[in-house]
Amino acid sequence: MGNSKLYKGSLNTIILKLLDEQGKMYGYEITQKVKALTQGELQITEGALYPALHKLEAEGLLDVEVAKVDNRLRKYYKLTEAGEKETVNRLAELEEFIRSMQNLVNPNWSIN
Amino acid sequence: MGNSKLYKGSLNTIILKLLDEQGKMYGYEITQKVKALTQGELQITEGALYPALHKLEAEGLLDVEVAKVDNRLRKYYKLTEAGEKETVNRLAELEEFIRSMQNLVNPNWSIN
DNA sequence: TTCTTATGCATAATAAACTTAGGTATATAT
DNA sequence: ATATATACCTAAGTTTATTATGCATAAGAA
Repeated sequence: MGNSKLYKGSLNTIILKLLDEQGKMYGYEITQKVKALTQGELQITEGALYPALHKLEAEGLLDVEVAKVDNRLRKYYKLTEAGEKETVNRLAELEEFIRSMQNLVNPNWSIN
Repeated sequence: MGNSKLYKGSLNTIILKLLDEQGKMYGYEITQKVKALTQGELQITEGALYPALHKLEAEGLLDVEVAKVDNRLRKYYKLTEAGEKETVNRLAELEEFIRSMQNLVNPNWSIN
């Protein structure tokens, strides 16, 4: 990942966004989903993901539900009500940020 | 700055990009330019900027030229040849990153 | 059957990139 | 006079990630 450092700060928002559209997901699933959606561009490391999930849970934005599939443990996360509200805010911020970066880096591009 | 943490990792590329189009700039000028270009969205703090400039200089990507204007010191930075090459690479990375983020956060948007 | 890869969780040590908070100094506007 | 703008700088602390581990089960290859 050449640009891995670039997505610093946006990991939490990405997690919230995915949970918002997928309903519930478990950690490993999130890493695979992001990898797939970005054609391998963004690789979320587990050392970043799990602490992030725990923190979001501690902040009351996520709820956990443990499940056992194929004799393996899974921890499904989903947004709390507070989490849904926060997702709206953080997504707006991230979108605004992306627009700003776009405008800085390549003012010729237009976003629709 | 709600989203100030979001531009982590992209500061160096922003600096290089600005120097590429402006020819030469001094530190304070860069902070004002970015603020203006982003309508106040991105506020580069001096504690981030100056160490970044020094590091880019140490890496051989920037050259410095000291000037005195109105009895005040200015350090003008400009790209070295190596800096110009690096700028191309880093800009490409940043653009690719922006596309990925765009696609993750809002797949409905199209970029032209 | 053994070994590797994939799935699934987790944490500790380290590093990178910031913010915050200070410091110095001159010019300009109130 | 005093505050604001200009112009540079660094040190301490924080956030956020990477790297390196560790544990455990399932599936596939050698």
